[in-house]
Amino acid sequence: MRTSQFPLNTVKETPADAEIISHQLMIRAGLIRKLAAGLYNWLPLGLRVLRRVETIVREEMDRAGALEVLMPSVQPAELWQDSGRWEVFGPELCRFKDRHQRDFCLGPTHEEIITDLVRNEIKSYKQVPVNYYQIQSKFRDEIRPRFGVMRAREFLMKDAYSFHMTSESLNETYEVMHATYSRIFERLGLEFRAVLADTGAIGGSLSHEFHVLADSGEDAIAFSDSSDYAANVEMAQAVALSQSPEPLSSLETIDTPGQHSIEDVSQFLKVASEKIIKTLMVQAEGGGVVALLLRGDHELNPVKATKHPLIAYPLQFASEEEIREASGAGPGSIGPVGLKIPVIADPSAANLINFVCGANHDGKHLRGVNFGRDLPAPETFDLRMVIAGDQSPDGQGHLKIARGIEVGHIFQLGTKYSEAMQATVLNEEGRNQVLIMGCYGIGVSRVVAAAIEQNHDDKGITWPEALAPFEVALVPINMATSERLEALAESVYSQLKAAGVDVLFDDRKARPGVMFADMELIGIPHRIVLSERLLDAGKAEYKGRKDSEATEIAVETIVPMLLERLGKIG
RNA sequence: CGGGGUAUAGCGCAGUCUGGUAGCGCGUCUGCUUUGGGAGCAGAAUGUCGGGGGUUCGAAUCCCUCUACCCCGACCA
Repeated sequence: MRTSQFPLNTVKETPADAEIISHQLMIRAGLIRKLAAGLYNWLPLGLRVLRRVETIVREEMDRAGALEVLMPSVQPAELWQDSGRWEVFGPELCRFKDRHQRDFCLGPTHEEIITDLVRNEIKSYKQVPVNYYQIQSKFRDEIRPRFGVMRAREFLMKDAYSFHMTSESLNETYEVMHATYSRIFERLGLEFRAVLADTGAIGGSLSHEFHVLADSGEDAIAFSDSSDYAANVEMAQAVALSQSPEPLSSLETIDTPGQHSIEDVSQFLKVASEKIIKTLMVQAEGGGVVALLLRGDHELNPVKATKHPLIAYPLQFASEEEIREASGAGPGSIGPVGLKIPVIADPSAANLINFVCGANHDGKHLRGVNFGRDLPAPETFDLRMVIAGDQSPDGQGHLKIARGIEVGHIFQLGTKYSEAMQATVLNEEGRNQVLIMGCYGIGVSRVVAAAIEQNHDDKGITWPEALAPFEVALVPINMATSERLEALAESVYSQLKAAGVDVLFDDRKARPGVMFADMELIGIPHRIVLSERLLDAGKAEYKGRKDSEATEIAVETIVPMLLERLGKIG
């Protein structure tokens, strides 16, 4: 491709509304343009990258035995009513009526459609397991789209749905998808982690998320420094910390006027926050409040907490009045001693000896408190966020916390949709049996943004080779004034093309600085510079996008050198 | 949906307080010069000042109203 025929649409200035680096660079490099909030046009350069992701995803899905289908974006309400999600799904589901006043929606996901397709097409156990996938636009009317295509309203997703007679068969396909996703992100050249995940609103039993590691990621993930344990922090199991034994001291009440936060109390009493118990009151399931105990240096994990049957979902903190009613004191002075409401303790808090807590009396705390002596031993339940340095739940090593961008998610769905929509087949006994489902998503357009978050420098994008819109930038300097330079550039260009190399030939009459800046901004991995000066010595110049220095190479070696670097020899 | 903010040329912004009829930088176009890191000189094009209504001799500027967009909170690939 020649730049004279492939306008680059690069911009120098950073757009005012782009917050994160990938969004800024996608606009500046001319990959996308905004149409409206959360809606983007993909320019030719951006589409080349998007297609590369798609191609790898498609190749690996095909290799894994999945079958590609294509389902519509516009979906009839009846199917959503069938599954029950027409009522359950919030305003994120974009609904509308057609000219006959029939209800439709724009598909945010395709469980209903695929389940309908399968219940009509698959009649016998002999036809399963099957795994159907598509690469298709989804629409979710996000409350607040942001970060460019990272959280767009319309986005490209690869979604797959598998159907099984047995949970063993589902497990098998789930493992294959897990491995396939790992291959996909490896081939894309991204640093990623597969983590245990919460199944959330989609439902089901087992679930993993695939995260591209990047500091700007919206999710926090915990992983062991010496095993392959990894989980979303929402899910990561906290190992109970024990306290080294010490003789029990006596219980005393101390005046702590105006000391409310853990930090205040810790400084005021000169006691480490690890030896203070933090008491939180939250709404109980079915009314009333429950007290939750955490060590002072630990934080409540709402996702874990609401799994306890006594705790209302979604988590809601008690009001100040409710706290006073239950304890007789304000929020900064409450503690578990003498409470008449249910008390649930995080195991690390339950292990404390001689701890400090609020006295249920404004302006007073208790010191030297011990479970079993001063109050009954509480029920324990994993309530806290893991923190860096915690022991890994598998017993191997310690946890590290990193930020990640969720680019893939796989679920074992079970029979949630197949049951509701009666997707059954005849089994070997000739009886109807409800199919068991799995589903597997990759945010194809989000992968592009995530890749940039992980691969950029101060000059622009530094694509992994698998994603780059072009493999090689061919940059002749002042070609218009030199016939022999033009002849060389044309010859190198046609040789590379003939060898199947995706080369962008910068044949603009631009100054060198402009060409360099553009090629670096759009992130082409390999650059060849040709100039009169170099040509006098029979040389050209090579620079990898991530190299700090350029190297001179003999003109005759340009093509073979590139073919070798690109792995296209032989 | 709640809270905060913005809307002026393709992009980034000033001008609004104090009303007098539109400006800067970048980009774009033309010509000449220049050519190894986003060039120089000369010239040119481009605006329903987000929409509607009002006040006024006169509105980007003041008032009312609508809309769009951005940022902060709960979801998700």
